[in-house]
Amino acid sequence: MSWPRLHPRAPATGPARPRARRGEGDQLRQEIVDAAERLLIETGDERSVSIRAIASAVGVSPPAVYLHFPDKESLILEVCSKQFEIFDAELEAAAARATDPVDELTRRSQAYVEFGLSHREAYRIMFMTRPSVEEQQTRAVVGAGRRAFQHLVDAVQRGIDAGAFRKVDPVEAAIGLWSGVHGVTSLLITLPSFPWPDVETMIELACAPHRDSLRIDRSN
Amino acid sequence: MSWPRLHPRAPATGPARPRARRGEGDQLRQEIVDAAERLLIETGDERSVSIRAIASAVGVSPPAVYLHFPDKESLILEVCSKQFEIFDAELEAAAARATDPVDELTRRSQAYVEFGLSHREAYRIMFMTRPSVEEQQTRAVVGAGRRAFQHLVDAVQRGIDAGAFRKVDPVEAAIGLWSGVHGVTSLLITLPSFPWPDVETMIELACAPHRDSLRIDRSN
DNA sequence: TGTACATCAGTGAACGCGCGTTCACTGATGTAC
DNA sequence: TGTACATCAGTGAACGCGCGTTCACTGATGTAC
Repeated sequence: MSWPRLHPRAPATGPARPRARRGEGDQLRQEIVDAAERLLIETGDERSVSIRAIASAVGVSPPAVYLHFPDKESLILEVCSKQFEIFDAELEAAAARATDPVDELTRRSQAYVEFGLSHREAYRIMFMTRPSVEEQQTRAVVGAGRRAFQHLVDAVQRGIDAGAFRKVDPVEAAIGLWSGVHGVTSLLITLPSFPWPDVETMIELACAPHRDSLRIDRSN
Repeated sequence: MSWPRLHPRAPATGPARPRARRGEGDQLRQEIVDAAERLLIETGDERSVSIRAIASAVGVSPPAVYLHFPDKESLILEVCSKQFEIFDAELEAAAARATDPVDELTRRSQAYVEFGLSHREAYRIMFMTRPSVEEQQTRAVVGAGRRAFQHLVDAVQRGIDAGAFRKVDPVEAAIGLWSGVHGVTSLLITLPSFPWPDVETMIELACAPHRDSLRIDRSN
């Protein structure tokens, strides 16, 4: 198909890595996860995160990876887990800066889209990719994602309790908001050459109607 | 990685195909496109639409494909083009059944999500996949997609002209709506095991706020 | 009407690629005596 | 204090896979004379 050479002849080989001392083997494990994460972000392409590329980036031979992970899937799963933690943490941090329930939704939405745009390939794997076959193992990842979703549900509930939002079903309201921000994020990632307005406008276009429909101080 | 055998040992070989008569070679071209489309829908997985699988489904050897397409990308592009045509046609058909501008937006939204859910893998390629490298050739596909988008913009504009919608920027309103329905569609495709409400409710959650913010007969 | 020949619609075998993974090994490091 | 030995942290080479694509070919079909 003659893609424009995804895999350069000599994949950026890291420096030769000194062998770890006895008992310090676990150190390599962390280096592998970090390298996989870095490759994912730098290349912005899941396909270039191969066992061979990771090993080469760490400065180790491919089989060395198997000293710490049973297979590639487990490794990728661990990377995803970490990304979900970061995702959740960033949204919580943004929410913590809010001054009121409506403002919180705005800040959460902005943080969501910003995470997606600055971790494009991770976002792609997390929210735009065919679900992994190994449902069993995926639990941990799904868990982290569910936690982030629950935080949004809670935010809506707090708004209702504070009398700022109408008494809607908080789960349904959260799903509506999520659809909106996910829609914006994934369209921006997939179709970067479409003549979109700027990101802030995009977020407003997607979220303002949802916020307005939650607000108690309007039509009814 | 030991995926659960994506590619069966003996890929469903179609019946032996009689060689075309002289001058009727173009017939194979159509059969190839149809087979690719069928494979895409039946397997629901872009990865199983390989040149080999297509040829086998048609009942022909792999190199035969190259008598009609310069490379795989061109073939896939043609399949995508067709899918975009179908997509646009289905939305237009749904819109034609509408009774008023608000109803039209609802029907368009429903048709959009329904297309996505019944052509999951095609939708994935059309709206959830890294843009192809060959920008040049992609023009045709982008064209078909743009046409469908323009039809939505026009629908909003008609609503405004008819006095049913507020005087908003029709392009921005269309982008907001698109984000919403795309968000719902792609979340349903990517995370089928999430405890979503039923599809009709999902569509309403995503679209109702947008419709309400367009309606002229509310707060202001 | 018969036959040489160009052309069309393919085929079979192979190339080279990158991939995940396995297997037999090696050499430094620490420990038991 | 010295040395045999188990163990740890890796390495090098290879396997088999499916893929897109190329190349030299073949045999049926129609056409010119």
